[in-house]
Parts: sequence; C-alpha cells; structure tokens
Amino acid sequence: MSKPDVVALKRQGILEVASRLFHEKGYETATLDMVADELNVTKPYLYTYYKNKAEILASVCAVGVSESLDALDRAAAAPGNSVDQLRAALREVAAIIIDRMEYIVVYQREMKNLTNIDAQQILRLRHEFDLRIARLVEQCRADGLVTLHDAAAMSVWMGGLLSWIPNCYWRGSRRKRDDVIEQVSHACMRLIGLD
Amino acid sequence: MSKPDVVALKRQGILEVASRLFHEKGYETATLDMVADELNVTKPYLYTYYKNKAEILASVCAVGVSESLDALDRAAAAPGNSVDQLRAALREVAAIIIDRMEYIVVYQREMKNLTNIDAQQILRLRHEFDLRIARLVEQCRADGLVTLHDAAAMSVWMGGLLSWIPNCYWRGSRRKRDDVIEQVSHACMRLIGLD
DNA sequence: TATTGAATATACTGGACAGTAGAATTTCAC
DNA sequence: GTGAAATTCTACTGTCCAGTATATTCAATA
Repeated sequence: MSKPDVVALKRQGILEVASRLFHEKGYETATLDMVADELNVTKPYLYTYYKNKAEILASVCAVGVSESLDALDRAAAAPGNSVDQLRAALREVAAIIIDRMEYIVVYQREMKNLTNIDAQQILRLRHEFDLRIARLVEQCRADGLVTLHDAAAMSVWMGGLLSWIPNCYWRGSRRKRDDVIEQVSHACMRLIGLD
Repeated sequence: MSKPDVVALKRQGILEVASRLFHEKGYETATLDMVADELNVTKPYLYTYYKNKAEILASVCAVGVSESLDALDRAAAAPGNSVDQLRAALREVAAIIIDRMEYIVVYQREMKNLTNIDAQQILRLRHEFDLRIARLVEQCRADGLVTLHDAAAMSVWMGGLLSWIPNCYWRGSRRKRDDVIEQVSHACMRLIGLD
C-alpha cells in the first residue's frame, strides 16, 4: 500500500475513535490519552497525524456535511420528476444522518470549539447543502407540483427535521432505521403540502 | 426584602450571567472566575449560592423546560377548539424558545455534563412536555379536525421544528421574531395536515 | 548484518481552573 | 457604639491535560 493511503487510513482510524469518544464524553472531557489508549498507541502518535486536538475535532465535524453533499449528488441521479428527486434526496440524507450520527451530533454540539477558519469552512459546506435543498424545493414549484406560496421558506425547516433524527433514533431504539427515514422524509414533504 | 427573596434574586443574577457565558463560550470553557468578574464579585461568592459549577449548569438547563410547561398552561386557557389550542400552545412555546434562547441552547448542547440525577429530573419535565403536545394533537384527532393516520407520531417532529428555532433566529437576524413564531407554528400544523 | 530514516514511545512541562480555608468587612440588633 | 452574625474576599492547593523534547524500536535497503 502506498504511503499516502496508509496515512489516510491511520487518520481515519483516529477519527473513528475520536468521534465516538467526543460523542460519549464531550470534546473537552474526552482526552487525547483516552483516544490513544483505545487505539493502543500513545498521545504523541496522534500528533504525527494531526496538528492538535482542534484539528481532530474539525475533521470529525466535516464528515457529516461532506457525506450529506455526496448523498445529494447520488440522489440527483434518481429517476422521476422533481418531487421524486426531492424525496430521494431527503431519504439519502436521513440515512447518512443515522449512519454517521456520532459525527453529526458532535458537530452540532461542539461547533463552538472550532477555530474560526474551520468553522467557516464547514459552514460554507452547510450553506451549500441548504442551498441545494432549497433548489430542489424551488424546482418542484417551478414544475407546478408544489403550489404553497411559502414553499421556499420551508426548506430551512426541513433541516430542523433532519437534525432532529438523533433524538428519535439510536442504537437499539424502539423505532427502526427505515421507519425513521420514511417518517422524516414524509414530514419534510408535508411542510410543502405534499404527502 | 425577606431573606429567601434576596437569595433567590442573587441566584437568578448568577444564572443570567452564567447562561450567557455558557452560551457564548461553552460550559467547560467558561470559568467561574469569568462569571464572578461579570457580576463584580469573586468566585467564593458563587459557592455560597450554588454547591458547585454543575449545579449552576443544572439550574440553567431547567429554565427552558420549566417555562415551556408554564407556557402550555397559559395556552390551555386559550379560547377556541382543539386546533386553536394546539396552535396557541405552539406559539407560546416558540416565544419562550426565542426569549430564553441562551438557556435552551445551553441545555441542548451541555446536557451530557449534567449529573445523572439532574439529567433525569430535567428529562422527566421534557417527557411531560412531549406528552402534553401529543395529547393536544390527539385531541384534534378525537374532535375530527385532523384525519391523518400518523398524526400522533408527528408530535415528536414538532419538537424538532421548535428546537430548530435558534438556528433561524438570533439577536439582529434578518427574520423577525413574530415571523419566526408564525412560520414555525405553521410548519408544525402542516405536519398534521393543517394549514 | 550494518545503516538509515520513519514510526512510535517515554517522560516531562506549563498553564489553567474547580474548589477551599480562613481573613476581612459589612450589617444589624440592642 | 458594640458585639455577633452574615456576607464577601484574599490567597492558596491539587489535579488534570494539551502539547513537546528526546529516546527507542522497527523496517527497508544494500
């Protein structure tokens, strides 16, 4: 395996453990010694792959948004009219949120511990995401499939519903994964008067 | 002024500053020395009114839910049918969330820093809140004003929309206070097929 | 198997902060 | 005004942890 690949792999391993620990204990409470312990390495090891603790947090925080954008790309290839596209996009994103829950909860919770630079960088991705959802909704309207006058404004609230998923679903919760995806995408559609 | 009142007042003063600081910097980053400084007192002063930092956090976290429950009581006195009641309740709660934003954001973010006892205590209030929203929705259904088969399940997602308010509104944001209240309560009603 | 560079570890430092012991000051009853 | 009680402050401790200087081990090559 080539060297950059090895480095990427080790960075990812650190990220997985760090995201879990940040999620469980919170960013400040989780120490780098704990992260190192779980990986059976030592703290200075981490510093050969990340500049400092804040950089690890920034990487954790970026995962959710990045993958959500990828999900939108995937959904864009879905068949059907603009409503079908929107629904597909919402389902894909909901699935990401469930599968990357730790990363996303850490982002929501620990955002304020990011450096300004990192925060802005990630916020730009978030805006890109919001914009693309808004465009999907607008397309539904342009195609005459949605007639509510305030449909555009509702795309913001779809973000709220999606972000609420971690409160409804967790490892071993009553609700099942696919039910949550169905329910939240359904709820989003209702915001613009569809069912 | 009687002594218990004085104590209550000083505790509240501490709470106001602490909630603002916890909101701005995060619970771990904000120090009790900072809280004391802003009040022009010293750290040991705080310890005469609160057992420790965690107790201050617990008090901050309890404010939002308590006031939301009060808001529901207030709304229960509103005139009109069950749909009017639900709408009134959602508006009241949205107003609380806007007016007590710092307290509520701190709760959402720093929940995990609460002791088990405190966390459970507050969670009980939250469940009470969820239950009462669910009952309002159920009443709409019982009165035949809502016919969607999954209306009950949607009350959970109303919580998601309400919790999203801090992402849409902040001191000096474009959106105006009453517009946000109108929009979010509207969005909630759409979840159960009303407008 | 000797050499060298990369990967990883040991062992430490410096600063920050929650919490406290005890001193000083204020308030108020008489 | 004096003494006692309540209030608030000064000054300190112990701990925890991010980050680092330096040593060691390992792997690849010749």
